Amino acid sequence: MRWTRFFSPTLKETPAEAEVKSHKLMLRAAMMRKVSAGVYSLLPLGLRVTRKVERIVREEMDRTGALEILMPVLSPAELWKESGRWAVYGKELMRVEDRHGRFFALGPTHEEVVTDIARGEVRSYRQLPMTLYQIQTKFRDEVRPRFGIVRAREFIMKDAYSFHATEESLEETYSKMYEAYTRIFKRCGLRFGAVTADSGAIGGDVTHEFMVFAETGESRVFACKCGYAATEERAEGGIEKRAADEEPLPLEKVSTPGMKTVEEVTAFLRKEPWRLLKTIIYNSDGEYVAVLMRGDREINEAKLAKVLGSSSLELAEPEEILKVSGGPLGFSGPVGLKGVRIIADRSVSDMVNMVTGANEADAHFVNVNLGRDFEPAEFHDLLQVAEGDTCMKCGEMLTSWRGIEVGQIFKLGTKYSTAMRAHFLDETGTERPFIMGCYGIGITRTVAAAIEQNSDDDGIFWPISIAPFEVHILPTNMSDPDLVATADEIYRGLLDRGVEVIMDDREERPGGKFKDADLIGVPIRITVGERGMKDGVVEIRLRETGKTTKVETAGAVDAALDMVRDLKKRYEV
RNA sequence: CGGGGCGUGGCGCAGUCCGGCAGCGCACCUGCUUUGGGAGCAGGGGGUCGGAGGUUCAAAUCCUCUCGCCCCGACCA
Repeated sequence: MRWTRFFSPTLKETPAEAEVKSHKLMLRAAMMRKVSAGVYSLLPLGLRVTRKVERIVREEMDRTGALEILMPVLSPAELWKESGRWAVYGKELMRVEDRHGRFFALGPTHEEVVTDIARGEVRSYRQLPMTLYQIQTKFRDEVRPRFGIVRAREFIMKDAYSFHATEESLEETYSKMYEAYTRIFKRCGLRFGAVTADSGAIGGDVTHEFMVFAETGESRVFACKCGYAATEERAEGGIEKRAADEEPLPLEKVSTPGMKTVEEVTAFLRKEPWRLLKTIIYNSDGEYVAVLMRGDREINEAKLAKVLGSSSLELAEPEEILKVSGGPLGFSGPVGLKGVRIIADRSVSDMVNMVTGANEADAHFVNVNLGRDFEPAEFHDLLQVAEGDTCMKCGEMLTSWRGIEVGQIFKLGTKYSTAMRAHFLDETGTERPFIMGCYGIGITRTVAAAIEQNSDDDGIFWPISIAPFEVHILPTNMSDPDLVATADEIYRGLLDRGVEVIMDDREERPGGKFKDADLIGVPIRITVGERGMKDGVVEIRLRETGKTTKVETAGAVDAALDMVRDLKKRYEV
């Protein structure tokens, strides 16, 4: 490709709207342009990279035996009503109405449609297992799109769905997908981790997220040396026990005028924050729940929502707290609290001589003890894990890192097949719902994640496996006919050998061309310049390391070809 | 949805408080010089100042409404 025949309007300055590295660079390197908030056009450079990622994904999916299909973006409301998600999915589901007043969803994911296919066409256990996948544009009406293509309203995703007769079969495919995902992200040159995660609204139970390490990532992961890794929502950890062996002292009500927060109360009473038992009142789908947590720790609302099975979980308003507990905000406590479900974090069982609110203004209890003074209905793990908590598997300290979620694999079970009556006949002739799995990869997000990891102040340095071009030829002076002829010769030589090459044949000064070359990040650059021409050499430079070698002009094609092969080997699995 | 901010040529911005010729840098076009890390000189094109309404002799600037975009939070397969 000759630059002058290409379309890559690079930007010298960063558009004001971009905040994170990948977003800035995708705009500057002319990979994409914004059409609307969270909606982007891919320009030639961006599309070339996207296609490379897609190709790797296709190869690896095909390797697992999955079959590619293409489902429509438009899916009828009826299917979504059958699964129940027309109501549950909420505003994130883009809905459209046709001229007859019929409603459709713009697919954010395709469990409904694929389950509809299976129930119509698959009758026997002999046809199972079966995995179908597609690479397609998805729509999610995100509350707040951000970070460019990382959280967009329209994006490209690979989604796969597997159907099974038995749990064992699902387990087998799940592992195959785990393997395939690992291969895919390795081949894309990403540094990543697979972590156990919360399943969220898609349903199902066991799930792993594939997270690319990135400081700008939206997700936090807690991990241990022993291999344990889980998302913030899901992570479990052990916390230091406090005062478990103290003798219980007599309950006492004390005056705490205006002291509402943990810090205020404990400082006023000269107690440690962990002595305090926080009582937080939540509104879960219209029902009030009092949640008890040690004063120095936070409640993990994702865990709480899961325990409660809530679809909507909010902190109660001050008026609601007054109604439920009899006391104002900041003075709630479990002692004497009636008519409300009380659930406690499991760490509460170790607490002795606690401080709690007295459910009246300006008063707290001290020396509150479990069993004697109150009894929660149930204990659950509701702890928001923090660095330094201990691993539940090995007891070592947990550390955390941030990441971008690029893929997720779920075991769905029979959630959709039961709701949509998608059945097959087993060996005994009994009708049973399909056992399902589902497996997604954000293709465009993977592109952005690759940039987050493979870029510096000057621009991107692509892993060659997903680079828009493999070699970038840079003639420094287009008005020097000998130099142009040499560059041309190398260009044609590489094309003949099947190398993807771009030549910057613009009448630009060298400085500008070097800047653009660094920006778009083609891994190998060949500089054909007057300096080298005198000695009959050209320079070959690796974008990532800046390592430069001079080679005889005649041997440039072969040298570059060797480097392409070497680089490619790095991303083979 | 709550809070904050911004819409002026393709991009980055000044001008808005205090109404009075729409400007700057980059990019673009033409010519000449220049050619190894974002060149110089000369000439040139391009903006109904997000939109609508209002106040005024006069509105980018003041008022009202509205649309869009960005950031923080809440939310999130």
